[in-house]
Amino acid sequence: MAHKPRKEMIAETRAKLVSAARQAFGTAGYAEASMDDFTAAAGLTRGALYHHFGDKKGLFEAVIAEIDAEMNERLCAVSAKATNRWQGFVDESVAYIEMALEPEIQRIMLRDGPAVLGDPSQWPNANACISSMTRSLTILKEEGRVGDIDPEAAARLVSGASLYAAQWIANADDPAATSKKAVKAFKTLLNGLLAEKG
Amino acid sequence: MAHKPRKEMIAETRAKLVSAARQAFGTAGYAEASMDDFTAAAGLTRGALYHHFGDKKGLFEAVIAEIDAEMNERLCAVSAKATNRWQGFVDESVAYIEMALEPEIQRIMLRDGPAVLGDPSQWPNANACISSMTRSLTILKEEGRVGDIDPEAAARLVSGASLYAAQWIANADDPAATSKKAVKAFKTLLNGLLAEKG
DNA sequence: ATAATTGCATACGCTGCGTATGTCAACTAT
DNA sequence: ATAGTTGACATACGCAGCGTATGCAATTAT
Repeated sequence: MAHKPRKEMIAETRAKLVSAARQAFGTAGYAEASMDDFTAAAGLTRGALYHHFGDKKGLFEAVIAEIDAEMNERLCAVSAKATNRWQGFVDESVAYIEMALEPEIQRIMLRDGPAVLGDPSQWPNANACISSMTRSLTILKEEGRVGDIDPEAAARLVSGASLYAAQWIANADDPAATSKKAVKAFKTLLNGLLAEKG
Repeated sequence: MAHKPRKEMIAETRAKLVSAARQAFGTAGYAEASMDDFTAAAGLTRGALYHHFGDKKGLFEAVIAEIDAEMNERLCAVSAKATNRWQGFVDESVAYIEMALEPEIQRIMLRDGPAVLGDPSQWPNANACISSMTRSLTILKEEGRVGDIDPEAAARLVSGASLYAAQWIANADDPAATSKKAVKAFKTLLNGLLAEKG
């Protein structure tokens, strides 16, 4: 009776591994995170890891997919709250900068992720953020709110600027002041996308 | 007679190590580059590496400093050619995107660099590019050509957007077409910095 | 009940890094 | 000139971490 169904046990094991790995990757970093260590912290061994995820990179991908989904959800919530679509886009972009200040996101998504898995735009399970940004821009373009630019290109430029800015802010002597400067410059830059000066 | 002066031999050894490492880091990547392998390729051993650079990261920093210097030189040449300062800034930024398409720069400066050494804005010997961009923007601001934004913040946003765009372009199915879209969107974005719509 | 499958652990070998040590050539001083 | 010193690099060793091969026990299928 005390037996849980099999599927549940397996899902639990996977979740434990992802969680422990996320913790380790987020703090120590991918290269420095020892598989022996964090599997043990989850009460398991590397055997379980190789069984479920193939290798260290496989588990890393799972962690990334999880975080990406969370980020996307948060960003959607932000843009949904805005009064108009352009404002929603701006808010979303700024929120993106702010999320990039979180150490876990910075380390896993922005630093180790690209180094280990390559170009983020090629990640299979993690592009929800970019896609939703692109969608927003597509509509804004149709509405004539923004000029004649490729929405995906703009979305990528914006997210690139954001994450770079975030790194800079996070490591600055005075993050709060730096953040102000960055956000202001960022909004100014975004105005370039508008069809008419706002 | 056949003896070269000591200093020269040492400089040669260092140069050989940097060159071999640059080659290995640029193709295999930092983590996959075996110190035994690429020191051997230079006709040396790891002993020489540890003697001169302390560790693998130390050598990596030297490689980065070298590449950064080259990039800066190229960027200066571009902006020097322009007819006016704003145009020079735009050209420089676009040139930055184009440079980021080179596999070596992409791999070493944009991917492995940040992952291994952390935030690029904190690198000791490698910020020549950003500094010169910041200088250009400072002057443009004084001239009233661009609006009231923090020059360094803008420079970082721009370079972030550039390198992210470059990665995207380099991995696209049709790099040429993607590049066109990206550069157009990029120039549009830059217009946001202008005090008046150009 | 027995066979087959599967989830995970254990055991082994290999690679690659860092350090400690050794060695020989080149500069220095008398 | 020669003895001593420094410094440039090689060699040797130990250790951690990854991947694979193997083992085992519990579930599922027949």
